[in-house]
Amino acid sequence: MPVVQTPTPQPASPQEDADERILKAAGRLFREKGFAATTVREIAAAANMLPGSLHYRYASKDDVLLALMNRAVRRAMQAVRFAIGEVKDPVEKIRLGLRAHLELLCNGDDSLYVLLFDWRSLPAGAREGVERERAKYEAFWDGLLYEAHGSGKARPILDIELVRHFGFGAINWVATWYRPGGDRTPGQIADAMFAYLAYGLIHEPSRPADLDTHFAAIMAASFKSRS
Amino acid sequence: MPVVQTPTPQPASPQEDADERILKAAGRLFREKGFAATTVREIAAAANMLPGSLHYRYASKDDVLLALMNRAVRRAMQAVRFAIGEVKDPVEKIRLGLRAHLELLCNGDDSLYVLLFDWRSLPAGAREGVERERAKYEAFWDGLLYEAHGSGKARPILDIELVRHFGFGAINWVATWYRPGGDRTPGQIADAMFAYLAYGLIHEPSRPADLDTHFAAIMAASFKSRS
DNA sequence: GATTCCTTTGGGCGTATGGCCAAGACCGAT
DNA sequence: ATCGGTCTTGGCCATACGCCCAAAGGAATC
Repeated sequence: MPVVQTPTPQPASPQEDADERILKAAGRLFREKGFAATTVREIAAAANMLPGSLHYRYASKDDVLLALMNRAVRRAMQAVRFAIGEVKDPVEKIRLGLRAHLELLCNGDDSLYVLLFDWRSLPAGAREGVERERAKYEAFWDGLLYEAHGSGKARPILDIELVRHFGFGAINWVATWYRPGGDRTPGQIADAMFAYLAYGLIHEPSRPADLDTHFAAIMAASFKSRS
Repeated sequence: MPVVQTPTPQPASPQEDADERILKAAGRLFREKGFAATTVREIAAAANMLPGSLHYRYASKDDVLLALMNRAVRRAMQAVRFAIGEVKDPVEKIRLGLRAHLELLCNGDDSLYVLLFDWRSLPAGAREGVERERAKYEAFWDGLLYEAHGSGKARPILDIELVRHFGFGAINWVATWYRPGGDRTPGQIADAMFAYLAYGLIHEPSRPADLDTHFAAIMAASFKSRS
């Protein structure tokens, strides 16, 4: 089972380095304490600069949040696309996509968490733009689900939007209880969730006894090789 | 299919009325804008009193949040217990419990939402007490799942804690996309989620063809009679 | 009608916040 | 060496926040 990795960590120019430090610090603080409870002075200090320097790059605290959220959507889309790669099996695509999404959420930077859990802090004016990008990501997932559904392996009765909502819910919620030192890696958690949900969705009338075999195989493989 | 309702709306004494107004207003505002972005002046105004009066009942803003969260756990536990009532079938218990939880989250007061999504705002000192009560609620659910698992209808390989996490995730996440005027009621959504997840969990080797029948029956019944 | 206790009032205090800016440092290009 | 633009500095300002309180109000009891 291949390890999912993030694509192309690009080198940092000096100014991108400062921007990067700001977003990284802001992401960590927003995730820990929430947007409103974090001060620009804290962000600046964590990014090793003075408040004025931060203001030079981002005119307002809202702009930092906006940039962070836009980056989150971009990275999520990138990570999932990269993880799927050239895989053809539509069901396997979903499993790999889930892993990538969850690994980004748990081990990647904090922007995705902030996007998901600090949504209310985004000022009404800026919401529209992020919403549009986020909708693209969701549409991308709907495409994966639609493809899997069309492959004939899924239940005939399927509300794809509802399935996506449930799937996102289960997987995003992991961020609220996952602790890095635990005995399950994000990859294992994602596989387990896939197995639980999939074998409620997948319909194989011709070989009913195999259901448990498939299920057990995914679980066993995932829990044997850590990652 | 019986409509799930909230138990015993108790009458209000004059002072309880003031407390109630505060918590109700605070719940709405915390849910809309988050704890940190809400001012005590706003809460007081929404509760039709002056800031000083609010301070008389709750010494600090944190205390309001604490009271709100404790109430949320209490109400959730109460609602689920009441919904289950005297039902014996362990699987049906779970379906009814899910409905009750989701209806409280979507149609009830906002305290449950705040408990779930403003967790970070709770000051470290107060966290322990709420955590303990919340753990009881989770343990209660684990009991339901354990019972259902022990009934022999579930897959032999089952990590109950993981299943609870996934279930809570899917159901709690509904609060982020549900809109009251939509074409699905919370009850329907809960039933759909139950059906999707259950028929990945339930193992009935003796009658594989019935799987879809059961699944379709739940979905059809839920979507026919609104609520 | 007087006393007591609970509740509300309206305002005020100290503080920390988000945003801003004039002056200077840095650095590659000329 | 000098210039021009980019970036940083350290401090400032108006605001709005959480919290507090002395005094007044109101209701029930004796």
